[in-house]
Amino acid sequence: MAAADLTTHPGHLARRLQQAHYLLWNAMVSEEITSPQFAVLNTLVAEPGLDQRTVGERVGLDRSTIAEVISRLSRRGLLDKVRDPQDGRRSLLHLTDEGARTHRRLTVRTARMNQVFLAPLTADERTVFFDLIRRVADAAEGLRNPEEPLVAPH
Amino acid sequence: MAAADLTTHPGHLARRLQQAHYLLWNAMVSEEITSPQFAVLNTLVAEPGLDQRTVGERVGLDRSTIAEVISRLSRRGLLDKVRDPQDGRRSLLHLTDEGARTHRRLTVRTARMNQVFLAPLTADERTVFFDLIRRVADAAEGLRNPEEPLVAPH
DNA sequence: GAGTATTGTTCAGTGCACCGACGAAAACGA
DNA sequence: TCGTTTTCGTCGGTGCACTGAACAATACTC
Repeated sequence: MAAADLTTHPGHLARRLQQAHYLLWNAMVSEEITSPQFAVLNTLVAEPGLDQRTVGERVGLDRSTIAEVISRLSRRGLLDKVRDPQDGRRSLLHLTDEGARTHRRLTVRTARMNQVFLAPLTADERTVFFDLIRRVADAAEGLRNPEEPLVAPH
Repeated sequence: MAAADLTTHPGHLARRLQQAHYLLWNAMVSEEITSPQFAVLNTLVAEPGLDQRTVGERVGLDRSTIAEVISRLSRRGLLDKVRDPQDGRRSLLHLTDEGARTHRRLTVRTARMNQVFLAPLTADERTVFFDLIRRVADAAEGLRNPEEPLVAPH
């Protein structure tokens, strides 16, 4: 039986891409704050007071994962978590001063890292790169979260 | 402080892409065998008897991770692990019949899944997609594994 | 208003992915 | 040949990511 060529398997390429990014992040941005953690801080800068589930939706993490990420950020004093008095199910999230400061600091470094990461591509190619990845990811996410169920409910 | 636009952050896109793939894999290929596990099986079909470290290198996993993946595959009887009598440091790996059978079965499903995953792209776009991702990933891996050290040794 | 469904969070379990440190085996060098 | 260095595998620790189940609070419906 012939072995498959993994270099034409998008899943394998996606994993390698993500790992390469992980290494570069550690080297150039921060060893304390991870990329998903930064995504959470970034979301709360844009929309303070969001509940936990919505933050997870914004950054593309499921409920279990976002809970862990937030718990770590909260333990380190980068954000505050308060029960919504209007709806006792929700936890509302706000950055602390320290969290906002950290976000500011990392924003600069993140931009620098992205330059290095994308250095192999021309400006035009970067546009295409974003577009293609986004289209594939959006389509696959749509398969699992059908606005219109694939089979009409009976 | 303005929040960054994560849709132009390659790391964030890479993570989303990988997660989308993970979900599709579970739905269309297997809930037992993961994509990295398949990559290991695939490598051993092509090159039986490789040692553990080299397999990790082929599929892009570090020593700790490949050890865990192989331990799981071995526990499930999909591969055999034997100390190299020539070199007592190495573990040599071979697929079992069951492992080869599993690989054959999944190869078909994997191809089908890739079709669905890449459905949003035209044939030309798929070529570009592979090329761009590969170039970025290769370059970033090169940064950490410098053939020529970035700073000449003293 | 009481019973049922939905929603937000948490918990337990599995698996990937890294780092740094350790021990054993082999290769190298004086 | 005997020490030093390199290499392979393992172990412990941290963090991301999913599923499925449990629980509490709210919303819906009769």
